[in-house]
Amino acid sequence: MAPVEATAQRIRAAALDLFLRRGFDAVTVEEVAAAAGVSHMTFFRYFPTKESVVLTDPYDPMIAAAVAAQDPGLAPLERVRRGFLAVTTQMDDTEDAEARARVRLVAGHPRLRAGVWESNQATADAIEAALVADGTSPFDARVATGACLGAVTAALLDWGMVTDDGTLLDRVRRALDHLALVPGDDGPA
Amino acid sequence: MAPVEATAQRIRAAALDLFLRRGFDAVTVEEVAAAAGVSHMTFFRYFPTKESVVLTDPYDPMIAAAVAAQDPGLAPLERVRRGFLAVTTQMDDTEDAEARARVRLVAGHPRLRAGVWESNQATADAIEAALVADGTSPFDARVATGACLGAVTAALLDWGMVTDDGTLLDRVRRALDHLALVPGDDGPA
DNA sequence: AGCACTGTGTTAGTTACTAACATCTCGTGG
DNA sequence: CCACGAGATGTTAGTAACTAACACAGTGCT
Repeated sequence: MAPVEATAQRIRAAALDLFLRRGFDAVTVEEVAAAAGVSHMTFFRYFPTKESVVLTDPYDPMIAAAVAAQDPGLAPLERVRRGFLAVTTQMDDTEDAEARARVRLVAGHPRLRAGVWESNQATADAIEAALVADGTSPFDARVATGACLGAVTAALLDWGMVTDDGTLLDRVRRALDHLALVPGDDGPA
Repeated sequence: MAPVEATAQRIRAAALDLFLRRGFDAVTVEEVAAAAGVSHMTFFRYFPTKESVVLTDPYDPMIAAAVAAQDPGLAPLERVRRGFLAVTTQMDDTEDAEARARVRLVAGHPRLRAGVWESNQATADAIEAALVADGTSPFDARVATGACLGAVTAALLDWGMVTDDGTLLDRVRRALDHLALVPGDDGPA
């Protein structure tokens, strides 16, 4: 692992640990930095904001690509829906406890919840661009994207708030099924 | 007008004016307070955060009530959709330039955009409660709400980013139409 | 060895936001 | 007419997130 990755990982681990034990607001950036053995300036070099330590997911480009790969003849909403589904299906099943802990942290904090949407923006923009490139109007693209992202994000946050043991992937699939014109039809196998 | 309302209104007007002219980040709370003829403490007594001056809409309770009033026999997504539609239809047509200016301000600023979702949370919670009260599972309620709110919010933000002259209400209707099982069917007239 | 580059620390800000307490205004009862 | 109490506002002093400027150390290349 490159040294820069290692440092980022150390900071992230220290931050999550402290946030989970004492709450997001009760922990200062200074403390996180100290726990990771760096100064607060180093913290901000790796993460632009305190929130961003928690709000980081690497799925944005994958989803946009998957949407672009769907049949352009489908309705925009259906294309986006199947794009999400495609990515979800090929996720590795290591739905580790850490992911859930992170989601739980986010779900329980209004400002972090809002931050999810801020970080979703990049994903949304990419998906919209993919749709528009195939002739969908910007408006329709944004609405279809907003609906799917809204449904999936709601499902994720719900996953972080309840105590049952359903898997993340199952929840996303169930969420997207609500948006299908023909429920249960996920396109060609 | 009660004096407290008058002060809040003065602060809001001063803030919007400054934000629109110089950008949200380039204006300090202190400046807004000065422009409104109060101290920064008074500002924070009326608005909990700098963002909240911009992000205030009074439609939350109306929407939840409208959702609750829809036929419980319908699918959750359809109930939420028609609830939104009902409120939208009875909005007064004074889609003043100020509303659009505000939306434009929000649409152009990542943190404000995120703040929209934070303020949407109250609406979402109320809608979900209305659905759950009629027997919908919490998960389905959250997903349906997230999808509709996602679509409508996307439509609003889009309205704030383009330059054409469509009305706000028309946009919301078009957005919700994307989520209809039978496009164009908005339920009983 | 000398040099650049990269990662990091130090310091000193700015700004959003909070708490504690002082003051002011205004309507009411004496 | 004056005292009083309550609500609205101001002052002051603080905390914490974030930024800019610059100094310093280790590592690789020549």
